[in-house]
Amino acid sequence: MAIKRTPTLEPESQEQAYLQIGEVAERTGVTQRTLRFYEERGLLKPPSRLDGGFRLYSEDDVRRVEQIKRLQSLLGFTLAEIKEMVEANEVKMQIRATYRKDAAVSERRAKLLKAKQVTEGQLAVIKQKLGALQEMNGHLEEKLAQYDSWLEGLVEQEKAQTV
Amino acid sequence: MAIKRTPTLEPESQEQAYLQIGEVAERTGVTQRTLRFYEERGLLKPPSRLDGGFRLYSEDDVRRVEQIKRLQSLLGFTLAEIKEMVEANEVKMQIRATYRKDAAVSERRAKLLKAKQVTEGQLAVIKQKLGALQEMNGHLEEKLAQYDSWLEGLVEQEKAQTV
DNA sequence: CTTAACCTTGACGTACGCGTTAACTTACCG
DNA sequence: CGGTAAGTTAACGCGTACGTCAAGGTTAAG
Repeated sequence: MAIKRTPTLEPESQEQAYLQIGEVAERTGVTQRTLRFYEERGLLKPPSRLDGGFRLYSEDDVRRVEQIKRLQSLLGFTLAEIKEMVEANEVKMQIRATYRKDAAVSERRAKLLKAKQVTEGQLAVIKQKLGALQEMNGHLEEKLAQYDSWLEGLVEQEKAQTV
Repeated sequence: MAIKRTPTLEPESQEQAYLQIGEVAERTGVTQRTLRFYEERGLLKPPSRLDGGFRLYSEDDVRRVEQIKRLQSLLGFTLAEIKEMVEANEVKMQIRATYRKDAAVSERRAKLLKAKQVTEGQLAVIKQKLGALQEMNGHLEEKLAQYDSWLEGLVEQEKAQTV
């Protein structure tokens, strides 16, 4: 009986620890199906593959998956919206990589401007949600205070009854 | 040709302006289908009806629908979660109404405790989301600053090129 | 009484975000 | 070399949150 297959490859050179889909699924808490689905939808770039076809993910990919989960479950963004966001992030990376390359300056400026606009849009959405959440927070805390005072009142009544 | 039917009923006594489903849909921005769907799922209490069967909504119902929309689109809650919330709210109203009634004190306390627990759960969720949002807000503002500084850098390069 | 605007209850359709087999290949251990 | 754990694609299924007819009843105006 095979004990367990080695999840990390590259025995001696530890430049990058590549992970297979099962490991990524376990570490991120999503299923393998979800990872393949995200790839289909363009949320994850097609990962490198082992000769046999097995997917090999990087730590960056893991971080990306975690970000996707946060955006989705905590903030309620759709996968389409999240895709736009990660694409904007890609642009940023691209720019950072080719920043010193002597390409057309106007083109790089255009890309930067677009990335900036996308970010501004995201920021606007975030700020809106923040406002709504803070308002709700206030309301709920008021409610809690109400409940507590009512509960105290009931305790008083109970005392009066038993006496 | 009929011009338009009167949307509000009760010609002289203006105690409450009841609205038909079309009016509510228009004012809240949701479809009639959605309103009936919310009723089916228990998010809206079955409204009163006209003799013919037409639904008659109150202003309170309108406010509820708007709250549902906020919770859903801004915060990403599911209808099931929202249902719990509005039910907790119902309990609150109920308690407020029967507060002075000499019913079983222990029963009222149990209800209050349950409502309080639900509210605490909601608060926890809200605070988690608030934290995540604030973090994202910070990151995005950093990004924007980055973009701006990069753009300035590009302007410098452009000057150097043209000179 | 007619008619247009408005409403009713089904009932089927749809987009999203995956879950769940099925049928097969690949990788490692002994 | 064989067995088994892990991976692959393909395809159908499912719950949520409605959209979209279809077929008809109700209401108010003329």
